Amino acid sequence: MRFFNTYSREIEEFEPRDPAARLIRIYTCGPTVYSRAHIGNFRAYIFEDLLQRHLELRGYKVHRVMNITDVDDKTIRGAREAKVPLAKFTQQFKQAFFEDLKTLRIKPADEFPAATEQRYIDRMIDMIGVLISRGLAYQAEDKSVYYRINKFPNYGKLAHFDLTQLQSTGRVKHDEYDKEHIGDFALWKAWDEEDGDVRWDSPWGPGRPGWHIECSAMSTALLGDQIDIHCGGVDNIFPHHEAEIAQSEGVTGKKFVCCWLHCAHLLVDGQKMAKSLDNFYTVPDVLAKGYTGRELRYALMRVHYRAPLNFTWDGMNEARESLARIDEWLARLHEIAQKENVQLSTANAQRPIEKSEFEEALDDDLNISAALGLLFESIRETNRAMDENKLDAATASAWLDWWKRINTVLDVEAEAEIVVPPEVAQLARERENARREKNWKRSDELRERISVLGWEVRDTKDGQKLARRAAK
RNA sequence: GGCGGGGUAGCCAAGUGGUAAGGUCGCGGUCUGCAAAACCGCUAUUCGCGGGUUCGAUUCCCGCCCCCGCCUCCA
Repeated sequence: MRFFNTYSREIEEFEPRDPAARLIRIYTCGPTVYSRAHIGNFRAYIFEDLLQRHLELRGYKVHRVMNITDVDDKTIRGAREAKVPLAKFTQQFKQAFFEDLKTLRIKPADEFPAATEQRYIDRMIDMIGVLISRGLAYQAEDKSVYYRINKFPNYGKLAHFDLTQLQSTGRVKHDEYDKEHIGDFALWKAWDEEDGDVRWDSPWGPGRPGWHIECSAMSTALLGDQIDIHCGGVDNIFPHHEAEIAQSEGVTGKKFVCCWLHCAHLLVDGQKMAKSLDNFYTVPDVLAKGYTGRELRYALMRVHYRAPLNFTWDGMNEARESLARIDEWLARLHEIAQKENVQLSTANAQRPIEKSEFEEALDDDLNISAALGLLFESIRETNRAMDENKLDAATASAWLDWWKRINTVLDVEAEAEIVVPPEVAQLARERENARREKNWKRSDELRERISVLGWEVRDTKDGQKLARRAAK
């Protein structure tokens, strides 16, 4: 298995730290719950889901942690503006986040630690204390505690940044006069009036943790000093992940992460989808357009994680049509598999793959496009065999088993068959009668009425078949 | 300016030192009363541009152009 490690900027052979246990520890940066996450955020989570599921398919056990940032500038501002306590303000977005995960069929992490949990606050304070004692951090005049990046030689190595070249983009206000170096980042932010009652006591006075330290505290608390894989979006490389390395290694003295994986952005009209650009869609926005969670899942998953993905409604339609092709294929296979059929001649060429090309494609830095290509090639091959009546029940079952296996990774199968509404069933019965009388005009009329109700009727040699069709 | 990612058919997108998977869309055909689904066929003499290496490059090297992102709290 090979992954592109951001740290080395190379494709590397992946080896778990603990090969015997076949356990892989993964830390993934989660949402800041100040508003509903947008689908660009979920692209990252779907990439991580794909990663986890593939590792599991390959027989590894995955222990994955995803943090929830429920205290920072934005959440505090949001709570203040809404005039509700911070915890109440963030609760609604936590809940929305979990709903969206479910809609997109993203496997929940094993743990979702929140930054405001006392045990993590305590741990953050402990870590900051160690960093200060080692000269890696200092309290400035503004009472905040900062990381002294010049004392950590590897700082900048992940992002490949030369610290002397750092430029301010003006995006964030600096209290430059208080810091020794413009690149020093806050570990502990001293309380000020804007924070209201959001405050914790610390040896450095009241305040709240900086953003980066929470991930160091949670990852080491839940996964140990060293973890196998750490993921996030490319925008997290600097400064967030750089800071995490400095903090975690500054405390433990051990190499923090073996493999860093970062996914590219979701774009809209060629630009990064972002709250600040106001060009984002949420999961409910997409559902409101008539698409399903699995369609969005597929649309966000089908492009390699390191390539930018432009979100379009054409892309959503393509996802829909591709899934419909899979659905049709599965329905045909099920039908044949259930027949107690006599031996049909199934040529060897149509035998299901013991071959594991699908998994092997994913082994190669999660090459999902190649994997899906293999799936669709298999679909065409088996459809052809079925058209020629050359696929027997045993072979169909074997193909279904194969699908079942790869679908543990994809998880894009349609929801269980939806019951045909009585209204539609009634129209279908009428149409059947009309067809018996060869009353084509009436038959077509009924087909149209059924279509308006969101169902498609097909005439096969075994009679009418009804399939649910999403509106185009 | 520094550091990354990307540039392959209308759109999306794999890939290899030997002449381009797959999806979607469109067109033609088989099937059908007509459709739908499925299948068959067609759709990039060409892989951002210009050089170089090579018998041969989209793939390796050099230079350049374009798009997107990061450069101190954005997945």
